[in-house]
Amino acid sequence: MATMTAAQRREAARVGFDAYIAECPARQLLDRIGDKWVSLVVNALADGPQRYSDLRRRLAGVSEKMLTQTLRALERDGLLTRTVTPSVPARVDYALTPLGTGLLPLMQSIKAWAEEHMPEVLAARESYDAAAGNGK
Amino acid sequence: MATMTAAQRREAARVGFDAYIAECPARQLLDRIGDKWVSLVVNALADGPQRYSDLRRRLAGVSEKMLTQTLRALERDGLLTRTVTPSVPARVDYALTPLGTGLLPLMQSIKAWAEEHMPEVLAARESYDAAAGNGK
DNA sequence: CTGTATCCTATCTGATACTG
DNA sequence: CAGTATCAGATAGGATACAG
Repeated sequence: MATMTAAQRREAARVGFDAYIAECPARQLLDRIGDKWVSLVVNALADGPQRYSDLRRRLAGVSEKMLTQTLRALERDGLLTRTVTPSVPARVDYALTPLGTGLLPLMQSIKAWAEEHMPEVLAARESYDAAAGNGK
Repeated sequence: MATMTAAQRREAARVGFDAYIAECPARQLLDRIGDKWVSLVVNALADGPQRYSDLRRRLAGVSEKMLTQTLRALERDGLLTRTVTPSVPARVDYALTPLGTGLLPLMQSIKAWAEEHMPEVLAARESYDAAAGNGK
């Protein structure tokens, strides 16, 4: 048959759009830097190389699992390097690559926009919630 | 007692840091624009006001639930307006507010960085995976 | 047309315990 | 010191059916 059911057409459109989203560079980037700990790790490393335990201390709330997972993801993406010094006890240093350093100006832009406009967003949120609260 | 156990100190540090993260404007912003559909909706509305069904068509893969949820969140944050025309059938238009429009340059910066550097990231990812694959 | 309600799965996140 | 392994709870995301 040359025709598809409506459900099939919708499904086909969804799959195609999902593929488009998966390839969209901007969304790939947002997926990465939107991760809870990524921006914090990158910022911590902006001050220079840090050891695993330094990072764990600076990001006081991170679990070992999430820290390791975040560092591995960033290493995989070429944003930072992992250097093992096989002394006893072992020592591992993490440092931003040039690619990772190149991310800093963008993070700065995001931070600047946030600091300038998030208060408005928060105010809007409060007034929206207040209105909804009155309705109930 | 003046002292806390190690576990208590860690817990206190974690709670304090979580509070800091929750207040950090940059992280709040990333949480918002990192949502899967937010950037797509904002971009779609950059071309001008759109109706609910227009958006659903343009974002082919979105479920009604996620589209509504995303639109409500953006409305709550003062980034877009929702205008109901109570005709039959009902008609609802969504449009960016000035605050929402102000987000566009930032989105553009993100897109620009992504298009310039994501190929490097993807290449790093492939070579990392290839190396890991050899090891197994 | 524009949603809301329900149910279900996948993923994310974290706590805990253990290892080289 | 720097992780890995495992388990459980929370949350996001989506399919489907129904309502105003």
